[in-house]
Amino acid sequence: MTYTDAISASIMALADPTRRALIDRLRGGPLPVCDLACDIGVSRPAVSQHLRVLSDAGLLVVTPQGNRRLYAIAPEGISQLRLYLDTLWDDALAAFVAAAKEQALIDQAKREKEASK
Amino acid sequence: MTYTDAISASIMALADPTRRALIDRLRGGPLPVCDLACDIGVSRPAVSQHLRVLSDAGLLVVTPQGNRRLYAIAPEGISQLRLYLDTLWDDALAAFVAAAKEQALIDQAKREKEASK
DNA sequence: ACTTTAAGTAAGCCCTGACTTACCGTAAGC
DNA sequence: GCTTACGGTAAGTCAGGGCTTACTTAAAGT
Repeated sequence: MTYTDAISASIMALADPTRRALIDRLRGGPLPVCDLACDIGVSRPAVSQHLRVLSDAGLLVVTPQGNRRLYAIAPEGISQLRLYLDTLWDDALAAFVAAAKEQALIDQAKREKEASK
Repeated sequence: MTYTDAISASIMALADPTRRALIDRLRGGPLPVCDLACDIGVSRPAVSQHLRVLSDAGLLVVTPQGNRRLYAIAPEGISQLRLYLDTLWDDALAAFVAAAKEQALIDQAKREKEASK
């Protein structure tokens, strides 16, 4: 999986409200599937499918523990997304100040034109 | 729109590949709709709809300029998303080290039990 | 060994949303 | 004033994905 594919998968995984609810539920620490299914308002198979998507996106890690499977947030997955947003923010800010400067030049030219009348 | 709704809208807006392509295309600076439609491989109405979604999510700002409308990335929108991921990352890391410590305690107890046999 | 509990898989339904064509409003240029 | 380019809106189609029920696998307890 390439870098952009990983970002893509992460964002698409987080786009679903139920999956975000699962992620938020896991902020406190690892939990088994049944606990998650009880809190969230959907059936257990649905939770399994969502956990699958989140795991494939690298946002969760699973640690089998006897009969159960503990799901936990993978810090590296979140980190990758943060990196993507950081570069996006940098570019957006640079473009913003560039546009502001350009606008300032236009405004100045307009003022000079007015003054020369 | 509440804070979580704003986050939700932002993530769902970025989830679509076409919309991410539009955002990436705007990294360099503001562009009118027709330019975006030419580069991306979809019809102009489709681009309009995507730009609407991105604008509603607070990720884009529009500045009408004569006949055209220039779309640009809104740094504040990106910033909000970064904040969300930052808190998520903090929680994930805290949960991760807590789980590691807990596991260390379990391992230690097991070793002591083995030694006492 | 049998039951019970945890959890993933399969098949199917249905709704959301992305795209298209056709149409409408609006600002520039002649 | 009329045409032309830019761009948003409406209506309709269609595929993808989220949910459910039913089934299967596997580990623990008795």
